[in-house]
Amino acid sequence: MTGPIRVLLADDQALVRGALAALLRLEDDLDVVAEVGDGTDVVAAAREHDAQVCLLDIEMPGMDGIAVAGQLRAALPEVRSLMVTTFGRPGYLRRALEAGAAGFVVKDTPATELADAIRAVHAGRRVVDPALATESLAGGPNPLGDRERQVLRECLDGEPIATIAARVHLSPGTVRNYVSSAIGKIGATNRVEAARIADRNGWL
Amino acid sequence: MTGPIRVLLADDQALVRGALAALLRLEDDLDVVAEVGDGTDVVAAAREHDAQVCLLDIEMPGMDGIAVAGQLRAALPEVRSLMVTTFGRPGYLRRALEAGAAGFVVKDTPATELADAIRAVHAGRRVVDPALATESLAGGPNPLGDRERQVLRECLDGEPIATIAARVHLSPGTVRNYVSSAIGKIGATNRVEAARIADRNGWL
DNA sequence: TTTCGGATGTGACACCTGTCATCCGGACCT
DNA sequence: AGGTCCGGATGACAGGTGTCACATCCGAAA
Repeated sequence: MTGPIRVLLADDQALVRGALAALLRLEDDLDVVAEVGDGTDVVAAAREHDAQVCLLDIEMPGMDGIAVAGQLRAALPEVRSLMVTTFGRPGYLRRALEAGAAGFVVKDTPATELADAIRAVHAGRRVVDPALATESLAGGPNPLGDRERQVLRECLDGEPIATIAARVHLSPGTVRNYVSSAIGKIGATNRVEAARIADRNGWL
Repeated sequence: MTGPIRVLLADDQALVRGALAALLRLEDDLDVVAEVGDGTDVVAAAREHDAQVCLLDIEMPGMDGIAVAGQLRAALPEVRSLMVTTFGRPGYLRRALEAGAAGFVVKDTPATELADAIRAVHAGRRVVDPALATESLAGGPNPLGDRERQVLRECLDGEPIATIAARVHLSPGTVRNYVSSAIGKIGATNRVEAARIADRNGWL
């Protein structure tokens, strides 16, 4: 039974979702069996349509693609996840692989290579943007602790510390301590600057 | 001479660019005559390939889609610009229309409607996401002055005021004045919060 | 049990930021 | 010249923020 590869497509933007579907339907050996726009629907849809490869956009509202990959590995281990993302953030790659993704492609790659990546992943190989892989190794692991991550995430939109403290259920002073520690580790001068750097590196 | 509509595609992400091309090639009455990944190349490519409709992504490095639309209107007035963007920011719509765009589509819209939008734009009609249009009217015009915009842009990544002042060639005190004024107009508590709100509304 | 270490909180201090009133120096008009 | 306007700068002040040392508490290791 070597029929076409059964592909599931997950992207929150309907336009690119449909466009990717059109692109993949040009390939004779690929079969787009499902398209979903919300990460929470992926596992159910993959089971229902018996997907073999899931194309997962990382940036999705609700459940992001990395979390989906983790769910997929737990629920349907034979399904292979291929991450597709706009941002080539080193931390993304690391977390995606830890979550069990079989491949990682940024949206800058030529359209012709996507089908090849799907075939490779389906064949059991790993597909990783080489430039991104080296950058991920060079960048080193995430230097932030759990609490520092949690606090920094809230710093992204620049709200005052009091607000953050309330949302995280911590004392304002404690929040400042975590922030200060994170700023030191990252080498920033601000909590906002620190938050943006951490975000760019996929540490949040 | 009513041949197929000659379409130019501009998007910095090669994957979605190719996918959109695949999607549009499914339509018999559309002809994708050029694909470019950089805003600066659009005008030349449009002239060379005699494009009739240009699909312009707004978020592009270098020259953004809105600036390209302005250039197109000046250089090739008969070419119609259809903006395609990830973010449905009210200010984007306003600026795009002011720059002479004939249509405005967000990437959330169903893929099937894109071809219709292209046909409508080519036929001389305007295409605008209705929900976005009302929001744009309700949000009112950009309340920021030129200088405030310029300073707020630099605030986005949270650098200290001294750095911003150096980059803008202004005194730190003056920068603080502009920032303060912008914060007041927007109703934020921070320059970073103000910058984020302004960015979300497309005021930058 | 005792000890240790991590997580959390507090207080003090210096510095950065946001607000405001004010001032200076051109441009422009009469 | 005089007058007005405006972009830019300055200085003072209050409050927020970053840094640091230290105090608690509690669970895990010894």
